[in-house]
Amino acid sequence: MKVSKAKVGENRSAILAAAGRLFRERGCAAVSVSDVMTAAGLTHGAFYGYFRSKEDLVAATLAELMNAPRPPGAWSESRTRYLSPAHRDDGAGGCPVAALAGEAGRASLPARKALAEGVEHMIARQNLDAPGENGAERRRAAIGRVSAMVGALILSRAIGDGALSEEVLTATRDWLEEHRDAATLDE
Amino acid sequence: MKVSKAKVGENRSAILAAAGRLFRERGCAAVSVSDVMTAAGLTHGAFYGYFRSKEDLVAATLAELMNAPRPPGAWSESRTRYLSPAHRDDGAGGCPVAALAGEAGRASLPARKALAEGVEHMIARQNLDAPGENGAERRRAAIGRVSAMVGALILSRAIGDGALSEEVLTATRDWLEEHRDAATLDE
DNA sequence: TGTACATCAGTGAACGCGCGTTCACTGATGTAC
DNA sequence: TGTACATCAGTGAACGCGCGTTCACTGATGTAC
Repeated sequence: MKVSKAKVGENRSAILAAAGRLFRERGCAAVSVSDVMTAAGLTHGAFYGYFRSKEDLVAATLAELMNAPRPPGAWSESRTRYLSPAHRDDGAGGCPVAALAGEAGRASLPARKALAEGVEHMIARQNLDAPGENGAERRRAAIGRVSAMVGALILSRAIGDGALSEEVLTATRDWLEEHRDAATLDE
Repeated sequence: MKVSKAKVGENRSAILAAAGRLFRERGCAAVSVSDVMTAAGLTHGAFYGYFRSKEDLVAATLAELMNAPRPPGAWSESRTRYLSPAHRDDGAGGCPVAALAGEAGRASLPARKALAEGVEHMIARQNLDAPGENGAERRRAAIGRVSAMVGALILSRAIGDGALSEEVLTATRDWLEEHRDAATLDE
């Protein structure tokens, strides 16, 4: 049964939104085309009217996630939120870079390009209050921060919910803030 | 055809070694039981004489990898080696924590326990030359370092081989060494 | 030490299953008059 | 504005495939005498 053109647009958005959540929650490889289409309120057969293949959907979903607006409130508060148990436990709605970097190395070139774009966005954001006397130093600090934030989130998720999982988050957050203060005082 | 007890021991080691390389290179989910057994020089049917299930193999392989001796030479050189393009391009022989943390969150409890043990080993090692005036401060710095190292390696692998991939490695390395020097001078 | 036989590690065919993908069909949409 | 029909998004059965796992069988091992 044919549907209206407006509905087609809604369906495409629903597919991408469902894929965005499921891929982040379980990983792209562990989510089937049927899983995504069912979550979007359709049947699997309709999938190939929207995307050429599952690989194509992965790349499109990554691009969509990386261009999505990030929650406001930069700097220290954003890092505290990023390194919180709540973010650790919300894979489906959390940072797509941390959720998908682990398997992106085995993904298609467009998917990797999209993830690289997401990393650049994170670096640009951490650059806003990065310490350093010039642009190169601040960018270096921003990259170090992003590495530590993504690494801590991935490690805390991998470990589970023991004491070490929370310690990785809080220690990394405190360590990052210590460095910010020290650098700020130097100026 | 039955084989000698000595050969059984060798075969078990060969299976774990093959799984250790393949799992790190492609991820546990993307490697089949047949892949592992073929790489170990056996046929897939023999697998269930050694392990109860693939999940069991994953947990045993993680435990084996995390207890394997790490290359010597601690401190600064070890971080430079860790954050090198050579290590980035050697997933099969590289750090098992960075290679498997991404999918460990979806793995069995024993597999996660093994990975947590590997993280503790990394923290203990980074503690050897960590800055700080007391044990708590040094442990915090060690955790921050481990987060940054693991995060940078995962990100550089995810991005591929563009300029950003190398920059993430070198910037994170320089940033970590800057902090070590600053703290050392303070003492 | 030599022989007879029970043990059991390894083989390869087979299973049920879910995957990504295709396709004939359906029926609401939206256009032409 | 109302009717007739071509278009095409969605459905659900079906495909070939590789997965994890099982099992009857094979034949070298290692024990009992």
